Amino acid sequence: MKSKSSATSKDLARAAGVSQATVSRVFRGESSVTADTRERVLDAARQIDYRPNVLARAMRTSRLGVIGVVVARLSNPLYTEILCALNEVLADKELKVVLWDTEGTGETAAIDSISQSLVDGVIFAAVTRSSPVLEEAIRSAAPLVLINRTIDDLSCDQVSSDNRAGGAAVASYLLDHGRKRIGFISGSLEVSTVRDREAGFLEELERRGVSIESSLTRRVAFSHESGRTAMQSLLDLADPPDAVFCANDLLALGALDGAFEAGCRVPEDCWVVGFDDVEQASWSTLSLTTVRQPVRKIVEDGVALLLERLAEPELEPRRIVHPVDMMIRRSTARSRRGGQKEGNA
Amino acid sequence: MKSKSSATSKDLARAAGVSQATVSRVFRGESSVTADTRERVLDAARQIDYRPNVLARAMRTSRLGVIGVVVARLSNPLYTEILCALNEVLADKELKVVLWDTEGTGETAAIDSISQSLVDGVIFAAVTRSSPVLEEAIRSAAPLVLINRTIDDLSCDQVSSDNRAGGAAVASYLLDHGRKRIGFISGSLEVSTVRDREAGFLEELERRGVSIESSLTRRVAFSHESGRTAMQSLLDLADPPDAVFCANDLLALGALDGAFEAGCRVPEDCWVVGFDDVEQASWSTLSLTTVRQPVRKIVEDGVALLLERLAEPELEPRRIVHPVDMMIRRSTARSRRGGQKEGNA
DNA sequence: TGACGAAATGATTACGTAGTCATAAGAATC
DNA sequence: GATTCTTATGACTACGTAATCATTTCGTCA
Repeated sequence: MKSKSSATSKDLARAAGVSQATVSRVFRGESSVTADTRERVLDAARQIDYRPNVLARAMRTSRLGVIGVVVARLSNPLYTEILCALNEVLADKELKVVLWDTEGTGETAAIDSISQSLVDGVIFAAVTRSSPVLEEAIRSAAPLVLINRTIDDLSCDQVSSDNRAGGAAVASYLLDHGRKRIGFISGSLEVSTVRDREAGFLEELERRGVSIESSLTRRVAFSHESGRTAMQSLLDLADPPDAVFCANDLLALGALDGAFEAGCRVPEDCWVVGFDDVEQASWSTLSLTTVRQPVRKIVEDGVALLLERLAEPELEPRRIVHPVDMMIRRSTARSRRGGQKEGNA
Repeated sequence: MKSKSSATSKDLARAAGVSQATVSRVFRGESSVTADTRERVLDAARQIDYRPNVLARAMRTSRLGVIGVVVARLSNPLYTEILCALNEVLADKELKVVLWDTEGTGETAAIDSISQSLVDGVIFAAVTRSSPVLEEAIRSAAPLVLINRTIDDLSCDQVSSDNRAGGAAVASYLLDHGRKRIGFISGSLEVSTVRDREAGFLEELERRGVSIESSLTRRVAFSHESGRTAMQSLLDLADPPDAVFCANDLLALGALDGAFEAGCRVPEDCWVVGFDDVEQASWSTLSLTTVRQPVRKIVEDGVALLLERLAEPELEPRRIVHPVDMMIRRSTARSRRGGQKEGNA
């Protein structure tokens, strides 16, 4: 049964026999306080259960201890994993996380919240294009970091994987294993990851003298369902593909469903490759060959960059690109029922 | 190129030729302002790009426009879906969402944030037990709502599904279809949903004169991996089960993996039933029979209760229980390759 | 021993808003 | 036309902290 309204720094000052200023100094960890008085203040604080009022502090300092995160729809498990990693990374940093998605007006809401000091900074995991909102935010020195998706001509901290190399790796893997008719299920070109993966994939094919038929290409929205129907439409062709590369795992897992429903066996009749290595891809019932992104590292770097920028706003923008790894699984291996096989390439 | 520090109500007052108090009145939507002056203030506000400072407002009103959510690990897709629904429901209410998980010290952090007025209220989607923290929070009239998991002897708003009836429905479904040796993969009894599902399941079995062998029961942590290994240990038995009920879909999807790796065909050799109807359960490659919870409705009700309580703190605590639906899919149907069958029972 | 400088502390103000109280202007009553 | 009542508005203060400036204390050196 504590007091209804919590104690203020003034109360504590009275209780400890010091001034409010000193109380403030103690709780900001300023050095110019005697060990003796510091002790006295902290003792008294414990007694009357004082804790600094976060809102009042935020009004003075514009730091609320909250970090905003903008993701796409959470139905893409990649964003769940990003969020999960973010929670872990921020756990012992006394930072809270507010969440927006790009469905509504996540970007704008995030920028607004920065200018209102409702969040100390924002991590964008799913920017779509160089929007005016973002550019203005950058100009006003708002602390924000782009992870996963990037924007080339935007001058701010960005962390991503080497999507281009990943796309190229998939292309050579498929060609190395004798795939002839390669299909491609991709997403909106507004999205940088799609552009990069696609560019790397097509470049590598071209380099090796292979071109992809436009009839084997589908450009769809990011969802399990659209991956499913795109796959079915590819399999409906008179001359269907013997391998399909999907721009991410969400689409690829949908494609597995589409193949299954069409009676097409994976990998015997057609190979399927995804990108991201979300958790479900490793489930042995699905066992999807895919390109692994080091999500945890990306998030760690993103947070680190953001915190550095909060401490030092004038830093030069930095870019970090992480290498990726192919995870070979059953969706591209010679059939071996119930078997399990994983490895890097 | 806006001004670096945004305009204050005082600036606006000067610009509009009124007092700061009047500006405040306009932006709080108070009625005692002439249409004329209101117009003048709003016009001037548009000109100098004034917007109320949320932090300063929060310091006076203790309302920051933020709602906290406590979930379990996001690796359980149910919580992803809850979060997703929550985002949609709150989208046009000008409310932000901060996120905690129960891994760290989510509960405590959430309560702290309430007492600091950092959040207006909290929705607990994954309370574990009647913790002292919660009880004290309730006593101090903190606005909070329990959804999904509940606590019987805690006097606060709670929204859940009829987990007991769901468990019973699974039991009679399995018995009705001639299952003889029924296995059971369950979770911690600290969790109300587990307790209720288990109680309903066992009661119905008992009512029909069937008892479950303790050798066919596993109590494990909530993860795909533990579902997988639990399933394998059941299938390793000399006399393995012909059906396994899992306390949630996360475990059940893991069990599918375990069966697959053990060379056990589902449903030919063994049926598998889950609970929650997460999105993956409906993927045709997995096609898991399960009990559907009306997640969207639960979230809607939870938000509604919370908002009502914010407006009217002295309301009597209310409880809402939603009915559930069985979704019959391939994991319990007579084999029919590539087929699809869904329906209610 | 007196003066000087560094370190520690106190007094005071600012942050931007909401809400209280006082006052001015207008309408209504007689 | 004077009085009362209502409505609209302004002046002022509180919220709890951070930060600036002023003051005290104490050790040190000449």
